[in-house]
Amino acid sequence: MTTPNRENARAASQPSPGPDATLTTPAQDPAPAPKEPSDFIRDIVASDLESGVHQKIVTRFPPEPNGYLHIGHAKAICLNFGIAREFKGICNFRMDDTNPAKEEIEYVDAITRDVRWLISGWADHCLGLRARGSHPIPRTIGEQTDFHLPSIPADPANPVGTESNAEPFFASAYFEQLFEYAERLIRSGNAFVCDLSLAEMEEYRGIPERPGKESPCRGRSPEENLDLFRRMNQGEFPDGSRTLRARINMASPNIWLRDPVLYRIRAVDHHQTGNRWRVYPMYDFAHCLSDYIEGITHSICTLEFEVHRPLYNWILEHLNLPRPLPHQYEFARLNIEYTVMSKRKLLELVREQIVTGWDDPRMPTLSGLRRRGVRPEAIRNFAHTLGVTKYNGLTDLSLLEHAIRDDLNQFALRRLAVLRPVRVIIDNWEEGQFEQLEAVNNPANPESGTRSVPFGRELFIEQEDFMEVPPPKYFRLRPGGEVRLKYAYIIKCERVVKDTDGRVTEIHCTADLGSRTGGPTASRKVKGTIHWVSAAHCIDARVHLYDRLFRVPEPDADGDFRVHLNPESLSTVVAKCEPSLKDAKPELRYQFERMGYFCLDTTSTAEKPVFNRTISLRDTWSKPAPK
RNA sequence: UGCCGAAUGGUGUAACGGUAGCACAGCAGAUUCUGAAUCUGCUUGUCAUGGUUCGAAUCCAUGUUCGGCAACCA
Repeated sequence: MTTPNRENARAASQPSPGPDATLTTPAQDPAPAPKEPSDFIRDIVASDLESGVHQKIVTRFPPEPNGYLHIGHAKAICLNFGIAREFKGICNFRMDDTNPAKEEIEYVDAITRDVRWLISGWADHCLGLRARGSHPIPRTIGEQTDFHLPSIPADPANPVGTESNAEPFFASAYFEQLFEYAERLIRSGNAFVCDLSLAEMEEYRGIPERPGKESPCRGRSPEENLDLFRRMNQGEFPDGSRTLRARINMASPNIWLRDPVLYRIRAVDHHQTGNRWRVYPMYDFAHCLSDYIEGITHSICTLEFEVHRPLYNWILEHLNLPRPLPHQYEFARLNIEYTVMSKRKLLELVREQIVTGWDDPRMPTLSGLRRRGVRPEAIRNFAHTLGVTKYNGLTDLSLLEHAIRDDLNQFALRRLAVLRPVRVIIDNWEEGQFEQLEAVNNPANPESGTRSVPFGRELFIEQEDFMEVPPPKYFRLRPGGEVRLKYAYIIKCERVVKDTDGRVTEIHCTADLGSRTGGPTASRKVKGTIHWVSAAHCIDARVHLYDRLFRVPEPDADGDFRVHLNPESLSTVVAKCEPSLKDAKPELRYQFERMGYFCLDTTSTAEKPVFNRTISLRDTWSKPAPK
């Protein structure tokens, strides 16, 4: 039924197909990754390769440009690009832009940015792009014209695809071919123009338990259908007045086979095709054929499309297509606790200004996670631990958090910063005398070196690191107690000064002057070590502390998800930071010791630094009185 | 109550007729100039009932529960 060899001949004649283009079975990786994932989809791909059903795997990631990509999309990206990577194939990046009423060019750009960011340094070489402005190449096979648009070879000079000669695929680039395929369906009596209104259509469709009713237009001749369809596209009929429908089976138990709509009239311009079209194809019609045109072998989507698969196949099978047909496989979408994962709801959060934008660091969007300081590696590792199944569950937030911490811990530069400062005065330290102390940048990675931090008589420490009446097993500073200042001295609290409200304003201490690293009493055991900054040297920085956006694990389980918003999802403090932080770089990550991982926010300036807390450190010390 | 699909510890998953394992979370301990990281140990699971088999998470039957499908959205 399929003719894969035709594909071979064509591909082999392409100019410089790149090093991977030897169309034999994929070469064994000389250094196989420690543990490549395995799942039911990869098993199918592997067996298709082994049996020779396919010589080269082509997957695709086809977002609709009607919103920003989120962590759920990341799962799909990692799956599709991961398969391409592991099996030496290609993953086409395609805009599924068949509904101009909901789609915008802003989203096209944002999605492109996010995909490139996520796969950068990992699957750039598998990114399938089209030659800029290219359209399917018509070719006569047998008695009819076939349409095919292969991806262009990756540019080694610019592995992410050169701006000048490559761009994403667009379903809208196939509108011409899709229209012709629709006409073929009409000519073969498999599609008809229907005059039913929206309400009538709903009534005729019936309910799942009962068969539907056939449209009175179902018997129109191909000639009349063809004429009407063309006039639909010429703007002769108002929006929504007619549709093109597949002629399948109104009694099917599968709703999607009850003469589904293939085309609808929309008198709106499209962000890619302008005013060229007045009819636009529906998802089911456009998607399978876009896959076919691009030569997709494995079309992987989420579970809710499972019931569409018979339609996907029906359309392809009724067009008598000469090349191998793509096949659809479904996996479970990602759900994570304490957030929402639908573009509609995320759009509401943006539109209603509940968040500052799609890239608000509290959003589960890729741009939000990126702005928050999460690296693509962490997201990929997270996706890897998720695996791929057909089970629809709710993933623990801690799985994501662990991936983020695990990634950041390896190379984040350690710094001292006090988020909620209280003043400490070392009474036995001379005023105006300062000292430079050496501090390591990353204990896990000696190559990251050291920097020096200034020490003086007046310091700031964290308010929560001092308690007048501490609970049991509190090993920070207390009246009469000792604590080590990280990289510096052991200090003892002698007395506190309070304001009229009883709040501690100054903690007077004495330092054990021999307890500095290398000093005679340096090895004295003190239970706690806390961070600090020199009051005379520290710089102020605005710091955004983020918490989960919702208070409940499933905010959209029922009713309005807005009632579950966490009013404390963002708090801002002015932190006292060690002076080296004035040279913080946006591409670097920092660990403010004992406080968490931080990065520069996009709004940060040299004069007014702004940090985002990506995530706090794991905290196994259960506080007696949680804030 | 039509059709499609799924059920393995709290969570995400592995085991493909042959010892139910891994990661996260949790708990305990070691270590620690980060209550982090690291290291050690531990708790917790095959939806149910039958059947096939020397042997079942896996195969079969019945049932239960959960998810999806009735846009001119994707």
